[in-house]
Amino acid sequence: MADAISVFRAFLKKKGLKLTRQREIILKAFIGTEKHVTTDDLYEIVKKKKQSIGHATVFRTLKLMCESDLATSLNLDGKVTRFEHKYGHEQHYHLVCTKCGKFIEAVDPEIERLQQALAKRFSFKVTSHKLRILGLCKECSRKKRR
Amino acid sequence: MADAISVFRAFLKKKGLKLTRQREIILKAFIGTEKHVTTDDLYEIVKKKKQSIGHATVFRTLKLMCESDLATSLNLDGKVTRFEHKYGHEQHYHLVCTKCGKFIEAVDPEIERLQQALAKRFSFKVTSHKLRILGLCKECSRKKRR
DNA sequence: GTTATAATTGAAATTGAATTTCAATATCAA
DNA sequence: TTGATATTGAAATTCAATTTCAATTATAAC
Repeated sequence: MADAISVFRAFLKKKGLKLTRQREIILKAFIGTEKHVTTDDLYEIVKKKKQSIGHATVFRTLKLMCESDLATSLNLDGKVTRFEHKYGHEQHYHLVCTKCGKFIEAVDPEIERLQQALAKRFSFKVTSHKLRILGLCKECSRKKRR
Repeated sequence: MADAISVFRAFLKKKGLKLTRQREIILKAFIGTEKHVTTDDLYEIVKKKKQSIGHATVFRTLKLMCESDLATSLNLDGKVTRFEHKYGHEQHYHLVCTKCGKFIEAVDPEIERLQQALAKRFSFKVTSHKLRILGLCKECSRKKRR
């Protein structure tokens, strides 16, 4: 947590920005939840800490957190953008059930390695990736389909 | 092409829908381009064939094409949705340059295999996946960054 | 401290792609 | 032919994402 804050502070400083009271509250709220929040979700959480914070600030701070690699955005349902922790977390994939919407997070060093190798073939310098595997989760694939 | 049309026709029939003149024009226009089109792109193409076709019909037909696995949607820039062929095409990945926007399509049977294996561990039944690798293309990684 | 400069904020407005509505047509089955 | 249903295109709507703007606050220079 303290770590994430100093990363953010360093990032802001480099950009000539300040770690304001609002930004700190928003960052802490984000770090404090393991959920994959939407801007609105985070806004609601933050609101409890400090009534006066607005949507715009949450939105903008989330954007800064992505730029600083503390957070990353993802889109599980094709509608709203969600955010998840990136700092201190391995790159992972989402296995998303197209029926019930549940998702599983998974990691595989071998897949990572192959992705790097693939990119190398194209002299492509990887910074990140987004892998979403779509299908049916255990429960939903058991159930008879209608 | 003829193939894709019969796939679409069969799909529509199963759903109690018809292969109308408009839908056929739209499908053919889509099949006829190798570009990753937006609904607007396709609308413009289709317009040349038949003036009177509207955005809504293109949008709805594209949706049907996705349902029938002739097409699949993708989002390269985080803004507009684009559509690419799926029927008769291997699952592939997109290496997207975050600087110039160019993208490369790539395939890797080994990555495919590992994804399947990964899913199996969770008893997850894969129907498709979307893998986007973000980074810098050959040209952009050469250039000095500002 | 005072003043100039720049960053920050929250409310509200705007944007723009995606989607739906609706009335008019067209199509099919009996 | 007639009734039921699907289809269409224009326009309207939705809604998340983003920007605007005037007010406020922090920072730096003096």
